[in-house]
Amino acid sequence: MNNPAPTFSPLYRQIKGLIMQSLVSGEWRPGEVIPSEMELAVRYKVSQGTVRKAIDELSAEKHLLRRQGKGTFVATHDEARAQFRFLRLMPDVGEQEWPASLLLDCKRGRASAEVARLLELSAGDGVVIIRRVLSFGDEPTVFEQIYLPGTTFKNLSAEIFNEYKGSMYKLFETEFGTRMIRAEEKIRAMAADPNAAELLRVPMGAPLLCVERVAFSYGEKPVEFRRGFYRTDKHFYSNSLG
Amino acid sequence: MNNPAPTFSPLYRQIKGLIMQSLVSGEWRPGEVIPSEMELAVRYKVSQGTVRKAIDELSAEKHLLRRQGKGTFVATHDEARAQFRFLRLMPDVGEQEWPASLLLDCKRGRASAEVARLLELSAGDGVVIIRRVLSFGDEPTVFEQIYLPGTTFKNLSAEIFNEYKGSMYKLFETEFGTRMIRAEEKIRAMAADPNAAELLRVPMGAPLLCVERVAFSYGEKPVEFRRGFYRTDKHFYSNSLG
DNA sequence: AAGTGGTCTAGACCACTTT
DNA sequence: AAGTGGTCTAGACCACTTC
Repeated sequence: MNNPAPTFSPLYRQIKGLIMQSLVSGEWRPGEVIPSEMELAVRYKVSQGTVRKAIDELSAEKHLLRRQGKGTFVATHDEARAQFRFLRLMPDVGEQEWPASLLLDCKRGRASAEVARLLELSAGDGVVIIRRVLSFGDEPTVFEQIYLPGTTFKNLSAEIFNEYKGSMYKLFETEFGTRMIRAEEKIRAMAADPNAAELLRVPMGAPLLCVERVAFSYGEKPVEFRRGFYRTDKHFYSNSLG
Repeated sequence: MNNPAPTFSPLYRQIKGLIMQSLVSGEWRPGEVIPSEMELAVRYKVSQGTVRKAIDELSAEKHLLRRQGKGTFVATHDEARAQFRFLRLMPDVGEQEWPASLLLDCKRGRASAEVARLLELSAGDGVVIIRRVLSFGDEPTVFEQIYLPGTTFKNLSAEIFNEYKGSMYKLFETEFGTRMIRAEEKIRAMAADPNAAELLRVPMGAPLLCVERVAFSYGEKPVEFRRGFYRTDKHFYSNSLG
């Protein structure tokens, strides 16, 4: 019950680690129910309250989702609230909406020094490069270039991409078993280059928001780098400081 | 002990509310210790575990700060980690540093329709308008204009401002009893106007980050609106999506 | 009715800080 | 040694969902 921890940390954190392992290993997959608190208490030989505290933290970190009376579920990018967790662009007027995506191309290439560093690869390793434009209504608003590790996304192709309906991270989750957990963004103001200007239908040199994002999966593993250029004449990037 | 709630919410949330009240009323001021869990349990006639859960939430929301062996303290803008909670500008290379502030002016005026709406005032109500430039080393990097409700910040003057060393929100907290809790930001890319261009030493039309912030105190009360223009040639706005 | 998570209690012991 | 928060347990009952 109260055996001295191998790593010196409270029991509920060790349980949290064990549950996390089962998430990473895929024993319980996104959207599925995990065993009840009582079952887990028996399995790990601790009290229900200790399992509870472990699940409390995992649920606060959005790895799990509790539903009273039904059970505890593995988080998914399905849920409505997850949809907009990684899309922070809001219209100046009106409700937030999901943009239409126009795929420009999806090809294989080699990682530049910068991309290799950000994705923790070696320079020259294979990567998938996606370029697309996101539009709200008729307005092209975001142009972005996405870099993915070639090994993880072996079979990704323009076809898969175009056939899939739903968010990109949902596709990564269901088709490639890679779940995005969190992301870091660097935001700058930049002048539109000829390419971005044409795609976004703005004059060359027009100010655009440049958003660079590195997304991480379990264990702080970087699995995506994207650089996007946002028009901000009818939208803004929304952020909460808490 | 288990009396049916007047408002239907769990006991620990009611306790949380009572503690919150004492924070807002100033019974316990920023930086001070609050009574121990046992004392609060007696005071509210509940078990220590219930008080604990209330404090857990308040501590997660950064209203309180627990220190094992010492007690539970009211959060302050003092702590090092609080310093950078509202300043998201990071240098491209090197460590994050605190900028020097140059006050341009600090005068009284009337709220425009926009400012009145954001601060929940009536158009024409008195406001304090502060303009300043923040610099890293020799580089002017941020130009911002800050609007504060005149009634709350009655005696704020350029003198007070210049004499105070420390963060602006710390000044608001200690001198005006107004503690910032959270803020909402809208971020856009904009071309520098002549005024900003001169102050930030960039060409007119250069792309700048425009950051509009409304900051809230207890009870979702808006107490500050600021519009800042950031140079992002040597810095970037850092954000975590979680 | 049975099973799930949610709340509440009471008591024990641990770890850290101060006296 | 005494006081604080931190962990763990065991048991009771509530609220929601499903059968």
